[in-house]
Amino acid sequence: MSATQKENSEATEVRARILEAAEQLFATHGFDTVSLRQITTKAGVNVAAVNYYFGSKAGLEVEVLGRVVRPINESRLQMLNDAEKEAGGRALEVECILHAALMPAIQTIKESEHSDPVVLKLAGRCMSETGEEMPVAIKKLFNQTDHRFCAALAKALPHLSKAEVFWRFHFTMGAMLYSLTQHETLVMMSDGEVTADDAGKALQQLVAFAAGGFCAENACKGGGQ
Amino acid sequence: MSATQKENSEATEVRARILEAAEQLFATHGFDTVSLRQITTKAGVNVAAVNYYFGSKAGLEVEVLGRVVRPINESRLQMLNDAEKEAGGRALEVECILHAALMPAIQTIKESEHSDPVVLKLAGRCMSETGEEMPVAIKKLFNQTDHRFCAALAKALPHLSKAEVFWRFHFTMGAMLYSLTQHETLVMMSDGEVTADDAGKALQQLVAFAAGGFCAENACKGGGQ
DNA sequence: TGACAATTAAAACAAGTGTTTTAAACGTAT
DNA sequence: ATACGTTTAAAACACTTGTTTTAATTGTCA
Repeated sequence: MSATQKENSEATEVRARILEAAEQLFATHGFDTVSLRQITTKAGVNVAAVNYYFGSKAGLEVEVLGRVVRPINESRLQMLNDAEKEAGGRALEVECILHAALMPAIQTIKESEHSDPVVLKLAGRCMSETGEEMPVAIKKLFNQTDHRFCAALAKALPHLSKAEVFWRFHFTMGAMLYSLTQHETLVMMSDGEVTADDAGKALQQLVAFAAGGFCAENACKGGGQ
Repeated sequence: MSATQKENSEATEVRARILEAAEQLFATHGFDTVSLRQITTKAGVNVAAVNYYFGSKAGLEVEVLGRVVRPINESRLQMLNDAEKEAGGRALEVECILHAALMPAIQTIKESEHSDPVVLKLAGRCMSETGEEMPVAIKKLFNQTDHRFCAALAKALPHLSKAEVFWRFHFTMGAMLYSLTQHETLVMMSDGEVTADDAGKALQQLVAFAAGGFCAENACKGGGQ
């Protein structure tokens, strides 16, 4: 009604509104597909505001991406550090490491359940995008985190070669990202055995699956030829 | 040189050239990113030829997608059928089922090794695209195949609930697609432990990992809370 | 050779892209 | 109230997108 004046108590500032709208649109439709007009229309601001606050569309993408990914990775590292501190010098249990690696991302979905289940799809999409269009800053953020987890896993599973640890951690990340971004595919495939609101169960299911995969014998056995 | 006339013995027809160029570009850069001009320039044909032969860009996408995905899924189903026929009525080994599910896709990469390792990225990307832009025809193609494999796995692992089988198969698909599309990420992450030409080892690594995951105990145990 | 269909080529189409420019409105401190 | 820097708004920017139109070319059969 009183649109002539802006109340700065309730009405979020333009910058924040752009970030929120962009986050939701990017998550559901991808970076390239969403246009600045879609974002600014949803946010109720002018098109030029994006370039004013973020320099370019790419700048907005990096900001949106970082806002979602950074706290998740920080949380993952902290959980791992805490567990290692508590264990003294001893190797951690595999399931404990995997829990730290997987929980923060999946938990974020559960927390944003009341709103759209949209937030985390972004983080998933962030790693499934093609190499060139992924900001380098974000990629390195994942890279150093991955190294820490692989080191912990190699310590817990000394009979595995380093290459095998990397392989299996890579598989685990793939399973996680796929279950984050493609949950509807699972719901549709399972014909009611898995429902849409079962996303919260993904964590325990995934930890159990990945732990089994890591504790399997060396790869030479099964494959033949 | 003698570009005035076309030799129809060596020079592939326009339609085929478009398909080939589109396949490579789609695989490396994604569907939305690649423009018709890029495709037709690479193919050395006129822009209008795409709409002439395929009706629209979407029509071209479906054709390219089907050409890659269909033979792979046929091969997967045939391997599963052959194995079940050989086993009579008995349940198959888990590793055998997984081998049938994973081999055709990964093998396609090895076969196209002399050319670009590009072909199969398409199939991977095909399932990691967002729901709405994925052709329904292709999705159903995967869906019925998935059902067959989940049924075989449920028979081999009767102590698992149906939901658990779906979950774990979903994880396996995620691991496969991620290793198909993001092999460079693994190479970079592993710092030389896994090299770029190790893509062929993915099959045995993946079968071993997924088999371990499927044979793990029920999910209730590990997750806590 | 002449006629008819299939194919290719060039050009224009309307619509949408990210970005920039220009000017107006705003809040704040002098 | 005046002036100043910040923020918003509208319009135009040059460019690319997928698609269509129109015309020229090709191949084939009568």
